[in-house]
Amino acid sequence: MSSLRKVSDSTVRRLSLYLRILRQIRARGETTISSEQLADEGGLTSAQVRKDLSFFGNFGVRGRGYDVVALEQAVQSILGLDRVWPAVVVGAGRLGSALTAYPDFARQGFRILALFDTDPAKHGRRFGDAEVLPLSELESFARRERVSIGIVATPAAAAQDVANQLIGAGILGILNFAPARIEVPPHVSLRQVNLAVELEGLSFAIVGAGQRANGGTR
Amino acid sequence: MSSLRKVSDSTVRRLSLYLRILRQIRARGETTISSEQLADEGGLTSAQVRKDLSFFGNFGVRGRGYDVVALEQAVQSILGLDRVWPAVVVGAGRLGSALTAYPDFARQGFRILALFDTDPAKHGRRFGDAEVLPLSELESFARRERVSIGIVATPAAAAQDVANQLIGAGILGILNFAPARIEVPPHVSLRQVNLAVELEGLSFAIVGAGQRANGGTR
DNA sequence: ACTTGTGAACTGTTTCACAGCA
DNA sequence: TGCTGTGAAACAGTTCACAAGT
Repeated sequence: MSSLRKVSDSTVRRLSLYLRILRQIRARGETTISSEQLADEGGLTSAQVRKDLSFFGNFGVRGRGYDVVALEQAVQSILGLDRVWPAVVVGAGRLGSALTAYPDFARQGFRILALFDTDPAKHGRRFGDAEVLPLSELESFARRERVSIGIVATPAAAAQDVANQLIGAGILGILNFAPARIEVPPHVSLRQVNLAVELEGLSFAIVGAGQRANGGTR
Repeated sequence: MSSLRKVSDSTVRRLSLYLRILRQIRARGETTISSEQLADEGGLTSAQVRKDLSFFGNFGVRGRGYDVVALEQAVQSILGLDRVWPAVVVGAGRLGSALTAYPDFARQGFRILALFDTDPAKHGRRFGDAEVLPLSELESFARRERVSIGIVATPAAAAQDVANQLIGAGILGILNFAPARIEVPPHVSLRQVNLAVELEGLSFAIVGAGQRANGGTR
């Protein structure tokens, strides 16, 4: 079964991609798919697909390919999406409320139970099923509701403090959108997302592409 | 000067990180920083920092370190952040409007001129300086205003079509938040951001951490 | 005949360790 | 002496190519 050989971050990201593709394929009514087709849909190579999947088991049949439904199930389970993840969003600004309503989250079993914010003007507002509560209630709420995942969408200055409260409440993982590095103990999983980094990467690529087009050095 | 040796994506992402750290350091009034300090602040190694910077020039002084202001300037320029980037957001849903108002974007010179949406109920709404316009005006607006960057925050099904319109209008780069792969010609830079992938990566990490804690197979 | 699963080769990235310079 | 810049070594990730299974 699922061995714990270290799996690279890139492999995990591609698993998410495979899952999305498999769902589309299934919606089209296809029952079988080859690594070649899966690769084409995702803009990868077939060897990459086979290698990624082989970390977790032998899902294919030689000469035939992969069963779409079975592989979808398997990937879903590998990613831990075969369960409900109780989550909270901290920071009920534009980003926090957008994330709360992000349809793909609910679809994957991430259930956002509440938002938290310091601003009293926001308390009581609802986004979907979730209500905005005072930040002071974060820790007791998270503990009581056995929240597994905290999504941090606060200003940078508040991020570490919020993370500490989440950790104190026994959270298992944090998805941090605040543009600040936060420290967590080893038993807590952390993922940083920085939207500015993405845009800056794009700007770098554009500048580089311009230089290439004009005949830059090399 | 800036040679065009291929620089890895990870290096570019770290440059964004260095820039953020340098600004903090400058705000604290420090004038000089070593690769060691920079590494500590960013959770990296000093060799990594030096290697990254050495792709672009010799910014440091042996025995002394880097001048904070000069290095900040240099990194800013490498990333193409020493100019204004006219941008548009397509899709005026929660995510699109959150991105429009995202303070770090404006701070880096990304100027969002307008949003576009098919929904007539949204036309005329304003987010900051930007107004929501009909999607049908996207191409002419982008061409007329010489828009460089398009931020796509539409449903997956609309993403490629929107991208084509942006490309037709002479855009240079696309930041795609729609959970769909889009194709662009080689002269257009593309960056995909998929928020579900990030959460799924977190869920994978939590499941893996749990197995480790219970003594799963090595 | 077809397509997986996987060692081996290759390519890219990070870390090491030290020469060179202020 | 202190710290950068950088080849060389180590490590990680990807691609190749083919044996094995249906």
